[in-house]
Amino acid sequence: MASYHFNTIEKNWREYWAKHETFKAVNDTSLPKYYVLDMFPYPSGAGLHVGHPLGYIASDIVSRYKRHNGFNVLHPMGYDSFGLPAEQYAIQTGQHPAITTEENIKRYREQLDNLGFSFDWSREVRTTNPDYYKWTQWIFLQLFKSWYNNASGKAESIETLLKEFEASGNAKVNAACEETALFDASQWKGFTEKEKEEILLNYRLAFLSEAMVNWCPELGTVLANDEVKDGVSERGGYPVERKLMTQWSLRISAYAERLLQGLDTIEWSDSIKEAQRNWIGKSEGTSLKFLFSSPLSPLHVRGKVASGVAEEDEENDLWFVTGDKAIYFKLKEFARENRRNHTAEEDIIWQKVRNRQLENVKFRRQHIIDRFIADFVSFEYSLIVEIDGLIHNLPDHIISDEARTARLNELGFTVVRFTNKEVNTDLKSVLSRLSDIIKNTKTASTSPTEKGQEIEAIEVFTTRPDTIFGVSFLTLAPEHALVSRITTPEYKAAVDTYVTTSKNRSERERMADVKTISGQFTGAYAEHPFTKAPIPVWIGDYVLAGYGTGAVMAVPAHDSRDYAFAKHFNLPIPEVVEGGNIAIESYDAKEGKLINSDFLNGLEVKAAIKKAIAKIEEEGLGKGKTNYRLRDAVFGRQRYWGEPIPIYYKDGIAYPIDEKDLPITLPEIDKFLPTETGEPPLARATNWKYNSREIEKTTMPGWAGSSWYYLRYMDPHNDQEFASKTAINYWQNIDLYVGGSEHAVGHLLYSRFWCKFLKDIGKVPFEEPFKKLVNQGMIQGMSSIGVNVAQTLKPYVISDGSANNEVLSLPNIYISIELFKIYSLGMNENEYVDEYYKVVKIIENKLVEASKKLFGREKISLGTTPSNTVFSTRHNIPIEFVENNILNIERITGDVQFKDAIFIYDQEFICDTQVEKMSKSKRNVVNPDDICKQFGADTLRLYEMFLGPLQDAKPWSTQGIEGVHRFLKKTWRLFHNNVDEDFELSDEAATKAELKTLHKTIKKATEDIENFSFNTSVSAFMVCVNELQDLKCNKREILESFIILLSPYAPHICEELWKLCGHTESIERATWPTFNAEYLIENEFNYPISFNGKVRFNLNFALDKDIKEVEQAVLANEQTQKYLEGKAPKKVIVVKGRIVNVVL
RNA sequence: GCCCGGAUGGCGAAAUUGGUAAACGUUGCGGUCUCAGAAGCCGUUGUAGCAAUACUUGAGAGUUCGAGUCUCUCUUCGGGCACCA
Repeated sequence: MASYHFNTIEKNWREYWAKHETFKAVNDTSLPKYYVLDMFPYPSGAGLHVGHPLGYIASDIVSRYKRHNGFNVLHPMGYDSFGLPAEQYAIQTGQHPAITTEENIKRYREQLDNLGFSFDWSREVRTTNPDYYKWTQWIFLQLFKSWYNNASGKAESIETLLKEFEASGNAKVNAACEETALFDASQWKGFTEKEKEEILLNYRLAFLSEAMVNWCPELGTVLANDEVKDGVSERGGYPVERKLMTQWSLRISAYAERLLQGLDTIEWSDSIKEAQRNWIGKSEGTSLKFLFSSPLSPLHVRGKVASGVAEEDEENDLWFVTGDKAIYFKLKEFARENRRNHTAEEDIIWQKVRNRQLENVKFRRQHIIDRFIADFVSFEYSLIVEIDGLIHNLPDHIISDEARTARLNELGFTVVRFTNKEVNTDLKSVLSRLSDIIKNTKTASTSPTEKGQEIEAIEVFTTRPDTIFGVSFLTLAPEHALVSRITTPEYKAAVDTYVTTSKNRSERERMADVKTISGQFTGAYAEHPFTKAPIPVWIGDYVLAGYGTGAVMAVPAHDSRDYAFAKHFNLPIPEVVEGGNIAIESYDAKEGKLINSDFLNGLEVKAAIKKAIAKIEEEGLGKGKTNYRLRDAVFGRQRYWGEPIPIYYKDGIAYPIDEKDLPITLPEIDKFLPTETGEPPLARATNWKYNSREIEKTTMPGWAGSSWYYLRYMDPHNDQEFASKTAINYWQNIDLYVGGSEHAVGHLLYSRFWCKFLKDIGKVPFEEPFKKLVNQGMIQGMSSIGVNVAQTLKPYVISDGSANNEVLSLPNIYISIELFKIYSLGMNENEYVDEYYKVVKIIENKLVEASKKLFGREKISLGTTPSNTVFSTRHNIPIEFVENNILNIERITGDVQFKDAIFIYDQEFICDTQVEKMSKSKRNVVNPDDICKQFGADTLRLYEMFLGPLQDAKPWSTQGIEGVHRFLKKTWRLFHNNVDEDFELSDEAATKAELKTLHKTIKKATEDIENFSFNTSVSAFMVCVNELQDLKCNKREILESFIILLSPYAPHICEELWKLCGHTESIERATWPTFNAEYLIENEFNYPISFNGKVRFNLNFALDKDIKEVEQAVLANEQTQKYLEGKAPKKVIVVKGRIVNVVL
């Protein structure tokens, strides 16, 4: 064996490991366990690029390190193989996603194998495997069969809920659920099966509900919130709109508090924890009711009226609450006015009905009912008579008349309308029709009308109850249920228009113009809970229907959004907290003293919040409350390539498929598209064995399978359970999880949710799946950019020079970056003019040359100099044609895509560079296979670790890879003699210096792995080898230990050297060397001597020398004297083994 | 707008957690070996200066005997959240 032949060595060892199952983890063992997991990849068609292995290498190093330290290590790998790309590909090509997936997996496996990872492949998991997704479906069924009991703080079987309902209804149940009407036990028993199931759906953790969802028309499916970024789908970037649909969802919101609390117990990066906290979005505040001055309904109240304005009907001993206080007096004025300025037709009728002339019925004229002024009204008969003039035929009047009639009907009135014309021409029939109606109407009962729910208050949620005296209006979400009922007739048209427009605005539009302020007054007023002042009620789309109560109390002085709204609509901005300048902007900070705030005056914000909540609770106006931003996760996808949801329907009721019938496997279908009627692709299945029942046609989202895969690795072939209790109890949760931060709120949150649920139902013993999480940074690509100036040069080659003046169409014209700079600068700046013309000459020559080649014309006429504007587009040039920014023209023009392109350059074609995400479309992908071929997997592994801290993003560059390769060659040479390159070690005892070098490295390597500081341990290895080389060390004692340290990073070369050392077993079985501090003990130290903190020179002293003696020796030194300039030092600080500082 | 994380030679980066800034690697330059090249090997490479020496961690201030490291203000670059009341 001569020099280091990495290709052969690596191939041999990979075969050895596979044959001997070196990395197989065993389940039943007395050894301590260590579970290292990588986020399993989605096998895309593009294959792995050099960025992917970064995390795998790190986790592999840790796995190997732990094995050396006596742990039974579980380090598995698998594939997250359901997903959109394979299905999109299937739609385009007709290729079955299963086939595409299989091919991609094969390629992934080859690439992974090339890197020498110590995965236990006997435990491979694929989410698309029916043996696997059987259990994904099983977990879904458990969610369906469970509800979340807030009282016990965990999920429970739906059976416990049924028992409770049967015993005492739902009044005492404290569940995470949809709002459900109260019922008692007897009512429950009286419900039909369908009614019962519908109620249960409100409680189930997997439930069907009608909800606003993110609908992506391009992908033909709904998406979860975390799959939508900036209003477009995360996969593909297609627009997403809001749509009301009936959908399967998972009640993750039930776990909001536990998901939040759990974050404090796990070792994750601050940024990911913060992202999750943000996503969960806990906020503590209070609910608060804004009462309406008078209940809008019931209208008729017998006896005394608690609030509002009432008029007495003496004769019948009735009190009539006839209007809202806020507008009552205004209306009363109008009414008086109307009576004075009555129309002729109104007067004709009045003269016929006054004083009980007609059927002995008492009519009132121009009377206020609710928010309207009725022409004539009889309370006894709940009858309203309206005489409509011509104006009522105008379109907007028709609308408001309808609304008015509807509202009055709702209040129990019969509304009769006559036109002026009818009154004038046929009074007789008008009066007789009126008589008939009266005869056919029963006298109004004196009990309150049943119709319409009582609107007493608008409830808001606020985190700033201290600013209650700064409220100047309320804003409701346009979708708020009360909007239509509180809107006054005169605002109805405007409110309707506003509601419709905001509904039609897509999510994206709403996001795109956050700045635009819009809203509409409803005409309604609520009452301030303390001052009783009327507060106008607005609607505005800055208020979200889905959060809190969908209504806010607007405090413009102390909330920037309310401020903007108030400014825009010119609403008052009362200041209640000192400290800001509300003339310029709102003062949102939770600091300062309360002013203009009655009982809160003078308090600090924090104290004021407490006091305000206390007062609100005391008066029964509201309650301290916690809100979460986290929404339930939409779970159904209208797609083919996912796990079928194990549900069937009978009479419109969803039932779970029997667990023993799982898995529900995917059917074969003809096309991977929705049906003509818009049903999901599964509806195309003609001979699916489940077709006998009406089975659910949507499938699960991509994150379903990945939410629990880590459990399956523990016991991957179990067909009785998703994993045996023994296996789960042994492996427990993951000790180290490595993956990208892009899954911060998706996968990582869902997995935690499922884990907590599985714990609740007694299937796993732990609350958190991933104890420690390390996010590897992205390895970015270095793109080579060519400047395409075809547009600019168009005027140059304008014709072919022939008589016909045929215009030639130009191919892509790329120009070298430096020529481009001169060219574009020179056009506008005189100092570059000479160079500019040189470049123009080069361009002309190139173009002529290219024309000859492309068009076969000897002569072409060149147009005039291009205009001052440089049109250029930047194109990514495939990096395989570029080396050190220099484009290989010969090779690129040999490529079919570029064969006609014109390249303009002087000596060499220099590309511009840009760091961006590595991707196929950017043509900047570096394939690890190529690096392996050139330098070997060990070099690649070591180099990726050496690039920088694991967590940091860094651009890929091959600069430096040779240094790492050189290091491995040096290591190899340590074991071989210089003369004939034969393996040769000495069995002599190691010297002190050699031992010091080794143990320094043991210490560093051990600490660095524990701290995930892989880059620094690589440099420690380099230092070690450099030192050993200087010491000409070839001692077995030293070198054998060293290669154990190195082996997690560069396993192949170390295995080979280990074997050459005479070992018959894999180095993987060797014990990690023990660090012995004795070898590092020094007896003297070269003290840096500093003056006022600046180091000037060094002095050597024994380490056991007394501090005082050191001080004296330093002061006695002649160099010290120079810096002292004859003065006495103020102070001398001696830190043993560190530094001496003389203060002047 | 809010929240996190950065900023150190030509480049990737390191710094025992407050104690000699720039380890390790790369690049460049010089040398050696060689018919020549590759591969090795040796020297050198923060800035200014012939030098002794002085200065230097985005900017400014502060704490300290001593600050890349702690505190405050600002500049700037990443990342996350984004009408969440």
